[in-house]
Amino acid sequence: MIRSTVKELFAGGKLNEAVLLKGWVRTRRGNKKVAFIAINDGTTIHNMQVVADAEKFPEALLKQVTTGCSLSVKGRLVESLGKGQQVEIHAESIELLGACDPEVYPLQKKGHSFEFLREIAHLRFRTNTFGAVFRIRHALSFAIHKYFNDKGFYYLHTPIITASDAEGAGAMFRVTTLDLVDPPRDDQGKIDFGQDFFGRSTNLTVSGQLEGELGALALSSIYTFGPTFRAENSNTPRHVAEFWMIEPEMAFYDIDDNMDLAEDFLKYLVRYALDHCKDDLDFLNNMIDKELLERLQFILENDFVRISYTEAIELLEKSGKQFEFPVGWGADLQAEHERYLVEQEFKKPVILTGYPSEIKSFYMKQNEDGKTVRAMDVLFPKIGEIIGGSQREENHEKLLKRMREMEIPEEELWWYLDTRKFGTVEHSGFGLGFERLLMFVTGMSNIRDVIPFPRTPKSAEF
RNA sequence: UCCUCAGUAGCUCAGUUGGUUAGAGCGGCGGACUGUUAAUCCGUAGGUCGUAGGUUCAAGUCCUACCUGAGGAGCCA
Repeated sequence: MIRSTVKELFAGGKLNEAVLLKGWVRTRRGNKKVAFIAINDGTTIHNMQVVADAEKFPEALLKQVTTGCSLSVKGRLVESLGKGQQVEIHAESIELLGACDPEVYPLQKKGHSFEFLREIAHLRFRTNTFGAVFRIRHALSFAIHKYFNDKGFYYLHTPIITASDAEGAGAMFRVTTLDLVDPPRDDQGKIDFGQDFFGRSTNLTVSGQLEGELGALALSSIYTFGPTFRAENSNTPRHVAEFWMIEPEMAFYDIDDNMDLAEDFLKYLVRYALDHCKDDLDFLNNMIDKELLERLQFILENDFVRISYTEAIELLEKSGKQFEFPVGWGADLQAEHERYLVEQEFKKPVILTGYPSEIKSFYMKQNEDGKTVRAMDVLFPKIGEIIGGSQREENHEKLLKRMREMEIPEEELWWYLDTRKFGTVEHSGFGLGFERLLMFVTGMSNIRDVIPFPRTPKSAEF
């Protein structure tokens, strides 16, 4: 007999047929006469109830049917006699695939704190919440590829190990095969990376953007979607040391095209989740965040507000609100400022553009005013900055000048500069933090709970 | 990295101005119950009070350092 999944059985079509189901026991209830076994196989948030007539099965077998054990059940799928589920399986045979000692199995029927579940990250997939979160994570990964593929973008694999440490996106993790106890040293006593595996100093990537630009300046539109690493000692619910980032990069796009794409992309992903993950989102809306579905719907129905950094500063100054950090042109916006704009002033997602060049990266296109660059940050309610991007500086002279001003080693980025020498064109791109998107879509409030095995300072157990 | 808070049973927590034998709910185990839905009811076991020092006649409780976790800030995605 072919195994059916819980999802298939709830989809209908097998009513009153003999079926085979395999999965893990969530709960067992009952009495001397009858046992009710809730089985979950991860294919859906819902459990299948198996009803076992106690007289038909050895007591020793039913005794081993405890929370967490794995079972193979043959039986008939019938309309449920009880309330709470439409169908159930009346068991004809039950095979214990793997026992689960209830005295030491850490998951119980009752809810656990997310902090505790992080300590047993290898088992937390078996809970309703994490099952839902990781099914949604899968669905959105797939949707990202679908979106870009349908739009004619090419998926470009940018390197995980990079030689340049000039990407300017934060502290990096070193990659080396040198003996850390006794590394080779040069005349000055400094570590000689010439003897390292790649013959030079290398790190884990903090962004695929620079390589992404190389691809876009030949293939028109590309995107990367892969792991990214930041060795920042950040201890917040919005940061992890290893996270997944989506970085589209488009030739012949200016900053307005870039904003249009970012807004369309985010709305597409939210809609995809609503269309394909209804059961899981309903569960999360019920258990985690009562306003989740409302907020997702709201994103779809409203245009993002687009204002310049200068206008934002004026609004903040006029607001009459007392901020902990002073507002003034030239200073970066603090979290409280961004929160005010998104949650009080507009109550919508906001795209901020035209930041002062001093507070932004070297590769961003300089505006004619000589003071600002064509950067854009997309700010979302609850989670803050979800996207950072810009139109890139395509003028070789201006880019070189800016690199020298900001002391970016131009010899290391000769290949990047080459693109501005050989048929340069206007182009743009942005980075979307996948986990931050997931936080928004699932309503989970800690980034450690939307990635299977979070990497944070002092924590890499699994 | 800075600030704040927390760490007591497998989990979630209570524990008074320092004072005898550290409590509860859930989970586990044993039992009862003819269809349960986080079942219910009765019973029961379970603790190096984060670690190391210190103060005191006496420390879960006060002090110091460290470790771990959470929230806020910074960095950013």
